[in-house]
Amino acid sequence: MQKAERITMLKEERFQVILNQLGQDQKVLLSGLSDILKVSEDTVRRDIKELADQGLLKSVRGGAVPHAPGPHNFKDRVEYGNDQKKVIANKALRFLKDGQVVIFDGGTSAMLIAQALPKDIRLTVVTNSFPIASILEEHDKVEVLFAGGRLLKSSFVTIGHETIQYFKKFRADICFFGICSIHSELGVTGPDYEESEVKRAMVESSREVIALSTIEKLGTAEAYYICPTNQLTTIVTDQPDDMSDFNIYKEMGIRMV
Amino acid sequence: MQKAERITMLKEERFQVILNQLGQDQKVLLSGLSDILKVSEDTVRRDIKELADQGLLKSVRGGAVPHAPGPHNFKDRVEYGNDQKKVIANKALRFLKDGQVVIFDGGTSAMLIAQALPKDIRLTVVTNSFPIASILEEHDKVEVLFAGGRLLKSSFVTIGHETIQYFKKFRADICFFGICSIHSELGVTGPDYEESEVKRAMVESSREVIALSTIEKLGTAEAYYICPTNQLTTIVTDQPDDMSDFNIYKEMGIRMV
DNA sequence: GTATATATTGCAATAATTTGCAGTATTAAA
DNA sequence: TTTAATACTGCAAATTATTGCAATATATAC
Repeated sequence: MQKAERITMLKEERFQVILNQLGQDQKVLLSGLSDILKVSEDTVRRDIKELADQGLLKSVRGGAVPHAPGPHNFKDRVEYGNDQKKVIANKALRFLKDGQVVIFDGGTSAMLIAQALPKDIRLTVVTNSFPIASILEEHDKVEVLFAGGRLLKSSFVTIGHETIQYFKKFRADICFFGICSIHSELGVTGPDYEESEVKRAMVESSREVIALSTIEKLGTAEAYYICPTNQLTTIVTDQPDDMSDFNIYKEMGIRMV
Repeated sequence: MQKAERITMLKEERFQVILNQLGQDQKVLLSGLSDILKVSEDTVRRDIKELADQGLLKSVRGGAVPHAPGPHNFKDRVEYGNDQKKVIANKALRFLKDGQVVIFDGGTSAMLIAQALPKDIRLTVVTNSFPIASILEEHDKVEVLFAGGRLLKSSFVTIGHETIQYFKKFRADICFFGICSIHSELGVTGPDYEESEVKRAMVESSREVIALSTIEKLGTAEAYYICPTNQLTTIVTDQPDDMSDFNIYKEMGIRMV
């Protein structure tokens, strides 16, 4: 510690820088951050560990990678791609019918669907997302079944073994699935291990699986496997459904919207 | 305090300056504020602590950063100002130690305890209450395990078989127990069937059971049985502990506070 | 008005946290 | 296996936080 310098940077500022950097590059290196922040690599390592404990990123050897898709501050994420996602959410709505049992995952796309739900629809909703449960408070005819588990404070969803077990008990009509990577051969994949595990359980408990995706996520893959692509029954995107890329999926019996 | 100078700056003025500065720079330093406000760093620190208690900012080492509220609003629904209950909540706090596993029930009393928790306490909290989970968002060292089940929208707690099963898996150190009726012979009872079932599971999973009660609930009973009175280890009330009524319970080995 | 209680503030001593560094263990790659 | 990089551990120095206390200011009662 150099008394002479007195560069006063709060730990929280470093956190902010790290998360920003991470949102921008999808990865950060200890060496790079140490350089930018003018602190030792040890300190960066400790910072990353702390952020990882909060579930805001994932610590890996030599640096860190994002824990959740897209931007990493929840508040930002809600607004991110809002219009685009709203379009998708409204398209997805038409698949819902009165009396169905529906699983919502914890992503922001599913939140937008929940927000777009008519106030008087009658549903049973199974979810692991606090925000979604909160949104559904005003829907008198919607029964909410909430999956228990360890609370991930960054996104306010529950994860872990308990959560998975909870979903496995159901046989839902529809599962709405936040934006993941979809690849015709590699299947549906996600960037986070635990979340992907939960999503797999959701898929396996649903008769119909509707994946919400943006065009740039189609044909890409990430680290953690969720399910084979042909387990999806519908893919909802914001693009017109006459694109050539879609044929691969259509041939697998998946409806494109 | 300099008598010669007589610069009388009210505490509220300092608060205003601090908050302005914070809004402008997204951070404030103790050193900087001490300089601007012409008061010692200790005073600034105390000011920041007070503002943090009001939730207007977040106190961090060396200064403060803006308070970032999450995407949920359960916290706001907490009814403030029940002084009687606040007194009880503060009395109950002293039983908590770092590292313990604690069960909180869904009542408002337990909520007040959660609110009174020091921000840096290290705990594992098991609960079925959304508001409590929400309150604990800011407690970085508190791990929240949430019990799944059917969501009761009126009070935002989960209930039912699943919830009970979840609690049964734990062996907690302490269970905090909202205000129920306590009768020396009829036991602890509650007004709602399902909630009482859940509470019974909570009690059975805890080594120590601390019941919060007001004096008028002692010696009364309600429709649904929860547990025998002697299963309680402590009863916390807002009354001085020398009342004759207390002896009945003391003789059962229950500590009265 | 005075006197007493209450709250605020600064100061000093002590406790806790943060940070960098050095040494050691562990991991990944050649 | 060997080698280089990364991670972990303990420790010391610097910084910050907490606590008790005394001095002063403010409020309240008399």
